Amino acid sequence: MNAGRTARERARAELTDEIKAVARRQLATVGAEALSLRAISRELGMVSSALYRYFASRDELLTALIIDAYNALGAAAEEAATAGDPVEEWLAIYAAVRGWARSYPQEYALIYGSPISGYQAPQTTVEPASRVPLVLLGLLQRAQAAGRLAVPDDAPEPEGLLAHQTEVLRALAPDVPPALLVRAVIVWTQLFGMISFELFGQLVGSMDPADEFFASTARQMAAFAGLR
Amino acid sequence: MNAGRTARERARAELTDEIKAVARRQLATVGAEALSLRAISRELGMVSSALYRYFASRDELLTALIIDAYNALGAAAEEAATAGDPVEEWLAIYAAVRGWARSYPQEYALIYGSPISGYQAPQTTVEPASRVPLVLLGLLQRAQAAGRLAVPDDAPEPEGLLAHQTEVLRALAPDVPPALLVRAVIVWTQLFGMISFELFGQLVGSMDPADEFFASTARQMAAFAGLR
DNA sequence: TCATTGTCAAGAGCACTGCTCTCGGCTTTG
DNA sequence: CAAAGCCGAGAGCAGTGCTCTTGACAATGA
Repeated sequence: MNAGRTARERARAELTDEIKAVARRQLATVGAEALSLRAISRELGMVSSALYRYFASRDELLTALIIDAYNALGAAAEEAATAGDPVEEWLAIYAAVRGWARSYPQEYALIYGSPISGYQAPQTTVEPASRVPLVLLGLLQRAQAAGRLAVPDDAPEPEGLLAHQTEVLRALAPDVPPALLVRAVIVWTQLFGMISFELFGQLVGSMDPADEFFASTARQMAAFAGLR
Repeated sequence: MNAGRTARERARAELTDEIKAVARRQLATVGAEALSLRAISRELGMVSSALYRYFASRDELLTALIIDAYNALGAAAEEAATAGDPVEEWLAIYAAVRGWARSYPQEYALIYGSPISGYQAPQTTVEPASRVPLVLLGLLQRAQAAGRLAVPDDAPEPEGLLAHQTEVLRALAPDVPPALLVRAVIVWTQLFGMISFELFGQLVGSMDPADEFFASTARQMAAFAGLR
């Protein structure tokens, strides 16, 4: 993909990547809302206005960083989804997502923290954002095919609007029972709620070193989602 | 409590409240990281430097707003914890927390969103922050006393560090079995993960009008936590 | 080969931010 | 009634995102 014809185009692509790299490094130290175009340009040895040749605004830079973060997390989750046993795979995905979040807390906050005020995430972010939930759904689908999925006794059948909403997910994992599709969304929200609480300091005082709590939760949520 | 003796002290208390009120109003429109002391002072008709007589820094103002938000949410949850039936009470608490979050999304983001960069939450915030989890624990404790709590078959006994960490919670709800104390933390993280996803736009495209999903989840989580 | 076209970094400048300091006026206190 | 402490106003510093203009350079077509 580096077949940019002219030297100018290649230089432009390289500098664009370099800007994002510096921005990511600054992000890791000062956080998202303190990310400064002038500081980036200073570190690059250029003048601030020159950055606007590559990113039309601070928001556009943030969008690029957000998409990169979603893709990095999605790739980490997809890589983990290779173990043979469904439950082992489930635990590996959980560990991969948490591991990435702990390695890049500021990028995690960028995509799963409070929305940046005045910033509207463009449509281009939804596809990268859906990679992690798709990994979970795909695992459930494969577990069903392998006879390793069962609806727990107390999982209610979705009704009304909820039944209609599961139809969208049904297109992605057609063999998974609707009751488990709803539970997939529940465990999805639990996973990221737990990680956010750990990273944002809400667990301090109770489950502070969260390793064992996380491992136990991952196992219980696997059972909750029907894996066996 | 309005027995501030001198006129100056009363004026000071009033102005402090007024500053916080204006700050909250601005928070609701522009978001936390765009909250500007100068804009607040402009709306109050005073000069920006005068604000520093009341709040030593922007961070100190934010801390005051954070504590107020935790207390408002905690009070809403506590008010809802009055129904006779444990499951009904559980659903009422869930609805109250979600209702408050949807009514004050920016204040919710302030306390459960990404931490503000360079801002360290002082120790004074942890007591207000613990009010909601205490409400959940208290309900479980009372349900146990009423014979409405049972450990589900697949709830594992906590071991190792996790068992030690539950001891802290055990002091707050001594009759609740340790396995359910761990589950209480799980449902706590799920509750706020779900609300954050709804408010921060992560559910758009799947469970977008989240009312029915939320209601179903609340019921399933009540069962998961051992309520019956 | 040469002139045109488009891209680029630089710099000045605007309106804004948090924060500090000094200055007088006012209120409370002894 | 004077001393002490609190208060708002204003100027100023260093920083921010962003816009506009200028001159240099590279890529293109005649």
